[in-house]
Amino acid sequence: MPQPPRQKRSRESLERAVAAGVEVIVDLGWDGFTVAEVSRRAKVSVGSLYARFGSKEELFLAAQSRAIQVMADEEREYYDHARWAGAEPLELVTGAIDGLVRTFERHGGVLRGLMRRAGRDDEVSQRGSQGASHMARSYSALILTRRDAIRQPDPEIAVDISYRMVFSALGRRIVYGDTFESQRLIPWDVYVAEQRRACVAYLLGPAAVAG
Amino acid sequence: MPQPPRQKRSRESLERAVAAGVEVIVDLGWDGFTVAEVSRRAKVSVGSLYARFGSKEELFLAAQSRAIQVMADEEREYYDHARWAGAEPLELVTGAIDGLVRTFERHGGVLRGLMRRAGRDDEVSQRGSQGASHMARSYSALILTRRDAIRQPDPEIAVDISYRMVFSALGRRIVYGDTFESQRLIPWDVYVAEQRRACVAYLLGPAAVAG
Amino acid sequence: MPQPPRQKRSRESLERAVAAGVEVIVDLGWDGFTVAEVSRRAKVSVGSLYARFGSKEELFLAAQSRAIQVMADEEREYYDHARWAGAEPLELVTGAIDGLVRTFERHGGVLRGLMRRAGRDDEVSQRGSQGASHMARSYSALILTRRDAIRQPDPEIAVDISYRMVFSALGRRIVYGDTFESQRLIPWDVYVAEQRRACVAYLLGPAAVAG
Amino acid sequence: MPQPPRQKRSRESLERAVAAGVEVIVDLGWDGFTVAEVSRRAKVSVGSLYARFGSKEELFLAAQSRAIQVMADEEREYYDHARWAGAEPLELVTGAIDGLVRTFERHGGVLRGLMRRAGRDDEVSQRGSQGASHMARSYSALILTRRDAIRQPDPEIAVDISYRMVFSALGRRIVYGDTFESQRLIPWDVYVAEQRRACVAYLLGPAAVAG
DNA sequence: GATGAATGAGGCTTCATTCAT
DNA sequence: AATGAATGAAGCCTCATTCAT
Repeated sequence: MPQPPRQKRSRESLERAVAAGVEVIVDLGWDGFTVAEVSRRAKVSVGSLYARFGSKEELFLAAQSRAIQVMADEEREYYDHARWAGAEPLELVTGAIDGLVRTFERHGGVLRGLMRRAGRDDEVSQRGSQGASHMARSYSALILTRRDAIRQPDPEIAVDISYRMVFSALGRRIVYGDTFESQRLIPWDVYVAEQRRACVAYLLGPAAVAG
Repeated sequence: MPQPPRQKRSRESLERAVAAGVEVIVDLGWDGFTVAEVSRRAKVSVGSLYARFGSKEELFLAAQSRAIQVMADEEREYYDHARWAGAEPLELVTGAIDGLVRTFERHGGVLRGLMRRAGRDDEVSQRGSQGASHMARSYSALILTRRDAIRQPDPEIAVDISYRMVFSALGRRIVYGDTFESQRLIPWDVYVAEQRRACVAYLLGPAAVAG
Repeated sequence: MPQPPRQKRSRESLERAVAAGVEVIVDLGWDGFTVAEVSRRAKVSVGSLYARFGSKEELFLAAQSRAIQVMADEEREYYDHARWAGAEPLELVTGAIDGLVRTFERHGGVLRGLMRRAGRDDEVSQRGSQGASHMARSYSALILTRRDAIRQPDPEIAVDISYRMVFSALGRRIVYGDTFESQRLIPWDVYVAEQRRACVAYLLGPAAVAG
Repeated sequence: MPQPPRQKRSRESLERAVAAGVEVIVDLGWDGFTVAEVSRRAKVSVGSLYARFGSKEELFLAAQSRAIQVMADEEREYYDHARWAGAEPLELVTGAIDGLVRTFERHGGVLRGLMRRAGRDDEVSQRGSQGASHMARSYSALILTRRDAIRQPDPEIAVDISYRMVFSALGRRIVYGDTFESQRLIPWDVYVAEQRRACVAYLLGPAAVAG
C-alpha cells in the first residue's frame, strides 16, 4: 500500500494544528486553550502535537506567530511607501493611523486573545511585542517621510508616542470593551476619528487641523 | 475599649486576608492567586477564608474593592474643585492628567494584576470599570469647569477621549511594560510629558501650547 | 444583675438542641445534619453543643433517642392490654398492626431519616433496633394473649415474623417511596389493608378470614 | 486477534474500574466510595476514571449497572416459564419467592451498598427501582400463569403485594441485620420458610397449605 | 460556661504531559 | 511516527472539631 508522502502529511497536520490553535485563541482565549481542544479541532492527536511542539506553550507560540505573520503581510503591503508617494502630511498621519485601525478591525479576535495572554507570559509578550513594534517602525517611517511637518521638538519621539497612544487606545477597547474606563458610549467610528484628530493636533499642530 | 473583643480577632484576620489578597495580586497576579497562597500569607486558615468570603472569587473581589477604595479616596481629595479654583485651562488639563498619572504611579502593582484579570472575568471587569469611570467623571468635571477653552466641537466627548487615551496609554505601559508596542525607549517622565502635550494640543489647541 | 438560673437555661438549650436535631433529621436527613445547621436552628452555639454532646454523633443519637421516646410513649398507651380486653383474635391482629401503621404514619419523617442513617452507623442502628424491638414485644404480647388462635406450629415465631413483615413493608415504603420495588401504584390504604389480610391469613388461617 | 489492541488496555482498565467500584460498594458502601479508593483498588489513575466516567456519580452508577446486569441475567434464566411448565400453584409461589431469595443470598453484599445509597440519591434509586421492578414483573408473571389459584379478590394486586412483602423483608434483613426490628433470633432459613408460608397462606389460602 | 471564629484534613475534579501500542 | 489512554500534581471547597475570648 503506497504511503502518502510523509513530509506532506506531516506538513498538513502541522498546518491544521496551527490553524486550530489560532481558532481556539479567537474563540476561547487562553483559558480555553487546552491541548485537548486544539487536538480535537485540528484532528491531530495529542501525542503528535507534543512531538511537534514540545509543550502547550510552544503550540500557543506557533499559533501566535502565524497570526502575527498574517498581520505583518498585510501591514507590509499597506505601509509600502510607493503607495503614499506625494501624500500630504495630513494624509500620511491619517493613513498611518488607519493602517493600525484596519489591523485591529480585521484581527481583533485573535489580538484580544494574544494580548490577554501577553499580560502574563513573557515569551508571548516578547513575540507580540516584536509584531507590534515592527508595525511601529512602518508607521513611523511613513509619517517621517515628511518629518519637516511635525510640529514637535523631537519628531521621532512624537510620532512614536502617537503610535503608542493609538495602539493603546485601540488595544484597550479590543480587550476590555467600549465602556471600561468611561461609561460614556462612543461608537467605534467616532472613537477612531477622535484618535486621528488628537494625533493630527499633536503632530501637525493647528495649521493642519485648520487645513 | 469601644470595640467588642470577640469581633476584634475576626476583624484582624479579615483585614490580614484582604491585605494578603492585594499583596498576592501585586506579586503573582491571578494565576498565583490561589486560596492556599492567600491563606499562607495572611496566616489565616483556608476554612476561615471561606467562612468570610464564600469563594475564591469573592476573596479576589474583596481585595479588588479594597484597592479601588484606596484609590478612590486619593482621587476624591485630588480632584476636589476647591483645590483648582482659579486655575487656567492649561493647568486644569495638566492637573487632571497628573491625577491619573499619580494613581498609576502609586498603584501600578495592583492595577497590573487587576487589569490582567479584568480581561477575563466579567465581575472583576465591571467593578474595575466602576472605579475607572468614577475617575473619568472627576477628570472630566474638572476640565469642563472651563469648557469654553476646549477647542473641539463637542467638549464632553473630547475630554472623555483624552481621558481614555491617557488611561489606555498608562494602563498599557503598566501591564505590558515600556517597550511592548514600540522598541524605542522612552522614559516614564517623557512618556507622561508627551501625553500631556498631546492632550493639550487636542483639547486646547495652539494658543494654549504657545502660552 | 440577677442571672437566670444556670440549670434552667442549660436545660432549655439542651432541649432546643435536641428538638432542632430532630427537625433537621426530618427536613434534611443525615446529609444535611451538620453541626452548624443544628446550632443555627437551636440558637445554641457550636461550642455549647460540643460541651454537651461531645461529638456530632452523640448529638444525632440524642435526637434519635428523643424521637424514639415519643414513639415509645404513644406505643405504651396504644398497646395497653386493658384497652384490648375481650377483643377477638381478628381484632387483636388488626389492632396490633394498626399500632405499627399509626407509628409510621405519624413519625414517617423522622423514621425515614433515622433508618437511612441506621443503615450505616452501628450505634444509630442499635438504638433504633431497641425502639423497634420494644414495639415488637408490645405487638407480640398483645396478639399472644390469644395464642390459641394462631394457626401456626410456633405462634411466637409466627407473630414475630408477621411483625417483621409489616415493619419491613412500611419502613421500606417510608424510605424508598411507593414504587421502588414494583412500579404498580398501590395507595397507602390498600397497601396497609393488604398487609392486614396477609397477616390474618398467615396467623389466623381461613376461619378468621371467612369470619 | 479480533479485537484492536489499542482498545484492549482501555477495556481492561474500564473493567477493573467497574469491578473495583462494585467491590468498594460491597466493602465500604457509599461513604467509603471515594474516587481515590476506587482508583487504588482498580490500579487505574484518577484521571482515567474521569476520562471514562465524567464524575464520581457516573462511576458509581456504572458499578451499580454492572451489578444489576448480573442479577438480571440470573433472574431471566431462573424465571424462564419453560422451567415452570406444569408446576402446581404451590410450587409456583414457592419457586417465585425462591428466585428472590436466591438473588438476595447471592448478591446481598452489593445490594446492601446500593440500597443504602438509593435511600439518598434519586438516580441510584431510580435505576435500582428499575432492576427491582423488572424482577417484580417476572415474579408476578410466573405466579399469574395460574391466576385461578389465587384466593384474593384482585390477584394482580395480591401477587404484587406478596412480592413487596418478601422483597422488603429480605432487603431489610440484608441492610439492617437479623435482629433489627425484633431481638428474637430467627435463622435465615426459618425466616425464608416463614415468608413462604405467609405468602402461600395469603395467596393460595388454606387448601394449598393443607396440601 | 457560652460563643463562634479558626483550623486543616480530605474529597472532587482538571489538564499538561508521558508512554504503551 | 502517530495515536490517545494513562498519569498525578494541584486547585477549590466543606465541615467536624478545637480554642481564644
